[in-house]
Amino acid sequence: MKQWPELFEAKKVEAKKILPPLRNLEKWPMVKVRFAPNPDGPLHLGSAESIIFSDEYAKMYQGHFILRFEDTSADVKPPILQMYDWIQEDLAWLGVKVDEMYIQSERLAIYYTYAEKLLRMGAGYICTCDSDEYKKLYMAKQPCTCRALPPEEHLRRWGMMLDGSYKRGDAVVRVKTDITHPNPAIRDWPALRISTRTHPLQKRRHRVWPLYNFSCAVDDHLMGISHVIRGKEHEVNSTRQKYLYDHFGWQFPDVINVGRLGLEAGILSKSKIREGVDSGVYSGWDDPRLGTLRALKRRGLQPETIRDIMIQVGPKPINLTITWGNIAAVNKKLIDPDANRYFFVADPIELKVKGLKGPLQARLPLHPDYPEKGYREYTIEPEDGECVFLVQSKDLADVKERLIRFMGLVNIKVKKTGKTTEGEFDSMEHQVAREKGAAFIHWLIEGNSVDAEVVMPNASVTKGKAEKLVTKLKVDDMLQFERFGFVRVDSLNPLRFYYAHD
RNA sequence: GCUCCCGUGGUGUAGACCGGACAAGCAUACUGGCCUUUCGAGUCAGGGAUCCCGGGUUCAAAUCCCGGCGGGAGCACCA
Repeated sequence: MKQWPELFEAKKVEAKKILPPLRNLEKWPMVKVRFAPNPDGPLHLGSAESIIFSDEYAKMYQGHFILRFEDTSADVKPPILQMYDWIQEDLAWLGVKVDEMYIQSERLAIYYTYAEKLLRMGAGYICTCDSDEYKKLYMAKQPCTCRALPPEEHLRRWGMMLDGSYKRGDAVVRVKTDITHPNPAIRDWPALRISTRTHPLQKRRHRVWPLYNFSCAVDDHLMGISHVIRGKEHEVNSTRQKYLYDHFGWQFPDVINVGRLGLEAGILSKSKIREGVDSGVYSGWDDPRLGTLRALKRRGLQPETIRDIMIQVGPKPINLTITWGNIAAVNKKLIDPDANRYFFVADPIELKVKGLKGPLQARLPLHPDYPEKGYREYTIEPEDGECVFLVQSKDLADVKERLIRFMGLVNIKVKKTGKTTEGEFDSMEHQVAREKGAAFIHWLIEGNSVDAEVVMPNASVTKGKAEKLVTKLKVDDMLQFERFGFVRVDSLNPLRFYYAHD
């Protein structure tokens, strides 16, 4: 190693991955990216993908990250008031710097202006056909009769949409595209429609609402978005929006499609989560079974872990499934140096040990890799050579006559198991235990332990006893319960932890 | 049905656009050694892949072409 320091270095550095550079930078005054969620649920791991890429690029080019709430469909995806705040909290937790923020439902006047312009130009029209009838026509590549009507007529109809003459479903603004386009979804797509459901922010102030492709395209242009990073499922939307850009003569942003990110059998579907939360199947949006950022945070996942994983994956147009194992591995590396070690005895049983001599000293490092962090020290004073210990019932399940070692303390032979469990002093040295292949188990005594519970990934609760010392920790601290797993302090009173991973 | 994407060890993937040092990289899982105290951590080592199938191009194919099979996504008056 001394002779070849450079080899050693090379291995250490391990190539920190960075994102590929953006294209077409010269076409834009500055890099502007946006994240545009519907506030109908909190952020989840799937949303994190485009968020992290956008944020990384904004920082890389000293650009702007724009947060834009797309809350224009109260009928189908009703926004939840609380989510406007939660999403901002989630972004802050991820370490994202938001430079500009907009709420689409506050911008209807802008969309109206462009809708009128579109109609006046003859690039759009108001269709009053029955939607089923219309579908038959466009599937057959046939225009409907509304399409050929003069702009004056459409402006008249526009007024009727706004003043309430048309009812919901009676009329819709369409953008002229190519009625013979091979993909039916592209043909004269709808841009604005009538919606009368009360909006949580706007109440009943508006009755004509833009659809996604219209408001998104107008806003991307107005806000000067240079690069759009979005899920592959939006591919056809890019094609649709290009028609609108062409009508108005706007420059279309660079689109980077990223594949859908799945979490191993994890729950990332917003509608499913919402259903489960509403029905009480889940304890809330941060139920440990969910893939929401809030749930991951509660389980002790570090925001840096999410960022690292996304950068490793890179902005690629392929769908991929992240496994929990992978997430846990990255997180573990991150938290391990700071996670002190403690004992937690799950499902404890009493083990009476006989034949103990004198006071016993236990000196357990808070972190075996960093002795300078200090020790947990305990003195055990047997009465008449006897002392009762608390151990995990699971650890004694298959030991019968075998030797076990109480970590950092003593080796004992288990004599009786079952209703009353007893053991006998065997030896002191851990080498003896190692040689004889004894199980090393952790232990507690009544005097130095407190009741604690750990919420597991499947939302079940493991009850047990923990070292009293853990009551000195703070909420959000990460620690390792030896031979149990890494956990996060969720609450001190009652004493509760969330299980992160092994 | 139409459009698009993907098919590499148990699992998740890299490499494929620009064929050749790729008898295939990484992570995880697994197995074993080590660890003056975690056999659920850490550390080191190891086993494990005819690169979905068939054909073609080529001196040379995981990589290019054709066909097949398998999986996924999109196709709303949702975002």
